[in-house]
Amino acid sequence: MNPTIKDVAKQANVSIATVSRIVNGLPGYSEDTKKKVQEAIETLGYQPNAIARGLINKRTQTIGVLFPEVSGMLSSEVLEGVENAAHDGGFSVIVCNTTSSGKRTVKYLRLLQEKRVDGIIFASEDVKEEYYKIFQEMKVPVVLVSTASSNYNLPFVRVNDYEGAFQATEYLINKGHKQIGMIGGSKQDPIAGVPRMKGFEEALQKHNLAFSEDHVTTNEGYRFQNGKESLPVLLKQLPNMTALFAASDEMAIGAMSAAHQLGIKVPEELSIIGYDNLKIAEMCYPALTTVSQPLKDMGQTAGEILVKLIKGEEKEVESRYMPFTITERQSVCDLQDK
Amino acid sequence: MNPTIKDVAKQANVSIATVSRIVNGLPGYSEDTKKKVQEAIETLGYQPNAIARGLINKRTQTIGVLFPEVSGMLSSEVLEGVENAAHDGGFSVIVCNTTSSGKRTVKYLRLLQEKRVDGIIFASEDVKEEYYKIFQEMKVPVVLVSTASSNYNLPFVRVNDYEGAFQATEYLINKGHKQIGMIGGSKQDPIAGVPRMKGFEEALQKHNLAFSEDHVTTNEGYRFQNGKESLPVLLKQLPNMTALFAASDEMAIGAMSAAHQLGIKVPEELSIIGYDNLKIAEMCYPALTTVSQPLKDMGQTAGEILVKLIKGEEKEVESRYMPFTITERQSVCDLQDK
DNA sequence: GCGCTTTACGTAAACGTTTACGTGTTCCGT
DNA sequence: ACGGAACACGTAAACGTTTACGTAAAGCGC
Repeated sequence: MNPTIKDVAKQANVSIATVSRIVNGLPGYSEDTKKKVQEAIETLGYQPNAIARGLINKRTQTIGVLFPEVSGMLSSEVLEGVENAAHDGGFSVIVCNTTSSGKRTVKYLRLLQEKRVDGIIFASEDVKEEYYKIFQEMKVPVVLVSTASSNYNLPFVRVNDYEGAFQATEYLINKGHKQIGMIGGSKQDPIAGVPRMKGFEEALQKHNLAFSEDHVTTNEGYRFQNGKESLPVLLKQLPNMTALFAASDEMAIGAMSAAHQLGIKVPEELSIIGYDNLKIAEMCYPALTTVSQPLKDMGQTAGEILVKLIKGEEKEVESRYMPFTITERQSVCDLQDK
Repeated sequence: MNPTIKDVAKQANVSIATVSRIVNGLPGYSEDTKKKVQEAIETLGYQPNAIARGLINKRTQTIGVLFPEVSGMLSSEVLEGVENAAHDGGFSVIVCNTTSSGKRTVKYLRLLQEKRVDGIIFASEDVKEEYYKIFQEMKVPVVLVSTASSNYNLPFVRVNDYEGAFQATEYLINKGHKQIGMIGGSKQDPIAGVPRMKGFEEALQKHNLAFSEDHVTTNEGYRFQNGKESLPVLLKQLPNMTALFAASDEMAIGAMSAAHQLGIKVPEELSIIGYDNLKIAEMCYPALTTVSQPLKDMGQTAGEILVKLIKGEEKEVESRYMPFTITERQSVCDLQDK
């Protein structure tokens, strides 16, 4: 097998304790022996065994991240940020793909518990009591990213969805639009669903524009297909709509695709603003104007907070609202220009 | 801390060996004691410590995956497949984001070595000697996904790029196109670059169509921007081009975006076929006809092979060419119809 | 030169498992 | 009734580290 610290000790004629001290940069040895030991390490190609270390230190230098659909473009951008921060902090990341069914989440949490991860990043799914219990059992820090928890006091990193939706809507209003629809998520979704709809509604009200149930469609998910199917129904509900706000980029692009098929010109006849700023937002045609979430930054920040929490540098639960911006591209037109 | 096997043993009035046997389903205990022990486990909420297990078993039940840009849409789909297969086989996956610089790759490999992962999935980057040496040191199985290695005999899972490019080109030819261009990758890239260009060239030659240097542009990367910038130069080189083959979906969509801006209608004036079948391929407008790689399947298959290799069920190096298909959408028009 | 601190190590326990081996009891065949 | 196999456990070593503690030598002030 791989050489152990014992082999190095023998090779260098010292005790394993000395080798350990040298490897870990602790005081207690002469320059001479340091050189001897380093040579031994070199010739043997010794690599410390992180497993044995973890056993005694009770630290695995590993964190777990739980994402629904790892392959989603949103998750994967966040993941990249997390991975960055983790490795900078000396941690590896184990990814778990939770899909949406809760059963798998519990299974994964148990697994992470057995593997003794030092912390957890939890994304997008609502924190159920069952999960929270396990978090407590595990006694490791948890940080939520692009989610929040209504019931439990866990640190989160996300943008203010209400504000984002509000400003997106106001953006359309400022462009002169008066008949504005929304392709929304689920009313059962307390994180991405409700706040965005509320932001939309209140922006309309603030500007004294009509609002009714007919101004929004709700959807199970936030995918392309949802948006594509929503456009026709929204058009039926709101025939003279000139602009719409979609609660996700995927839905926005789905709506755009449907518009193309219906022969509706974007943005000339219908303006569309999305939410997220995924990479596809700038790839579609016309490029999508959207509420830009700093996804990678959010992942990075969440990772950094988690690392701090693990290292005990930060005691307080520190949540963070990340700034969003509206990225202007070509999918919204200014009615005043006409 | 968490209860240990010792606590369970004490609680149930048996030895730790007995507990271990029961937990692991080994023979050597009565039904009575089994019940006692299980109750003790239940009341204490005992979870075996995978770290201690790993130390003695020399098995961590963990694999490492090395991807360039985790957030790339290609990588993330593959990742999902790998993750699936790994968890089904009882393994966790540690993700490492290698970017493209090699230095980071070595650092990650060392890390995975210290963490004693049981196997490695390596993607997209060419296998340098330096990496191969570490693989050997580690003595763990490695499988390549959507890469191959010219110099070393490592199992891989990928599609036949030459064939894919050949058929994509033939597809355009069969639609009546005679002036066909290609937006290619790098000539230095032996995996995705050269074979796809060669496939393109030989398809033209087989059908007695003109081919010259001017029929293709080369690019550093395979991104949207590369494609977008390539279209104008390709048009200059090949003014009466009616169709083009892009070596990646991102480039194809970049080209499509450039075409829109130049007022060139897709597919009426310019047909475009891509390569990969990313999720965006069906989201853009017009939806992209493309060579469809079964990305998730490839990840899944790679994961399954790795697991088999780790479990020792498979001794032989088993590589796999995955089937590709051409997914027809709306970005290519049939000249004969006109 | 005596006692003191400091330095440079070595010894051994501990982390939480698995497992080879040992031991006492039961049970069966003859 | 006796030898031995089968069973149900327990004991202890091992995995590769870290670290508290011990100790011998060196250095230093007086």
